[in-house]
Amino acid sequence: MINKKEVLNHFLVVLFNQILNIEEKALKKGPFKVLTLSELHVIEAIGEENPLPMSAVASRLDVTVGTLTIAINSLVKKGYVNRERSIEDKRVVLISLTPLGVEANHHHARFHEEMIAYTVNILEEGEMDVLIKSLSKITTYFETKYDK
Amino acid sequence: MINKKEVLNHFLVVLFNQILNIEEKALKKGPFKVLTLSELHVIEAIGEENPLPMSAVASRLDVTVGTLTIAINSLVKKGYVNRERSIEDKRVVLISLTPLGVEANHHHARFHEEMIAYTVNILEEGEMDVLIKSLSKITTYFETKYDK
DNA sequence: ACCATATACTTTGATGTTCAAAGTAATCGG
DNA sequence: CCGATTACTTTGAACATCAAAGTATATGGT
Repeated sequence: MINKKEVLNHFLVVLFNQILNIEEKALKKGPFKVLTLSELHVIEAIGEENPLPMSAVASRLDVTVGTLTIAINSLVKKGYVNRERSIEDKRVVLISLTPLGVEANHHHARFHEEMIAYTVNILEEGEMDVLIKSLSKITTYFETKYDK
Repeated sequence: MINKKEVLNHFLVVLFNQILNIEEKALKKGPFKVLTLSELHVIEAIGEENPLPMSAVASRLDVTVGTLTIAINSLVKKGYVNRERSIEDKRVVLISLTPLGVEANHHHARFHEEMIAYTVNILEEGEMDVLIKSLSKITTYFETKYDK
């Protein structure tokens, strides 16, 4: 009993570190190495839908707007992000991806897909379903218990 | 098929962010809030066994020794870590936890245990085993595929 | 219409993390 | 015993992050 818990804990911790590590290394070897990992996550949060206000992106990322401002400064300079004032409300700054930003986002999405595809390959039919169900239960639990 | 992959990806990403978040918040509310999350991970890596050389701890954490030096400076000042020169080889610096450091480590371990215990509670009998097996497969795969 | 207040964002100053490269001290091999 | 290696520390630089102060715009109440 206790042992299973330790084992589960161990694998979660290891998996955690591995994912961060792999993502970092993949980024620094790929065609978008000018980006940092957190800039890539900003790009992901902006997404390819409508332009979003700073505050919306910051909230998706769970960082302060001040922190986001700095990241956006850099991403605009690098050509990955458009920044424009809203016409209806001139206080609002709308953020969207440039074509280059969209490319970077696709590239990153492809990396995630690959990682997941490998994962799916090495699991058996039923295992996949149980894994999804378990992860779903866990995330839901954490959400209600700890989030916000 | 494709949908399952997306779902799995989604839950992994969410779980990932949740864990970091929860850990951070739990730390800043607890009795060891003077510590940063990465300092806590240094403490965890030092462990409660024998004193370890800097290089051993750095390798556990996968950071450079220079980075570790800075963290240890701070942890020594805060009273969580002992730093002593080895007698056999005076180049070597041996790191160990003070009683306070051990306390912090236990506190952190308890937090992990709780998180895992909740997870176990909400899973059914067989799900737990499949989850462990799946995570084990995934981490092993990542290890051989990506880890150097 | 006006002003106080609230909102959306940027700037600033501070802390923390991390690395690579240069520096220091001790050991080891021939 | 000297040159090379090893173990660590220091330094300089980039980045991430926050809280608080600052700027510009909008809104609600009178």
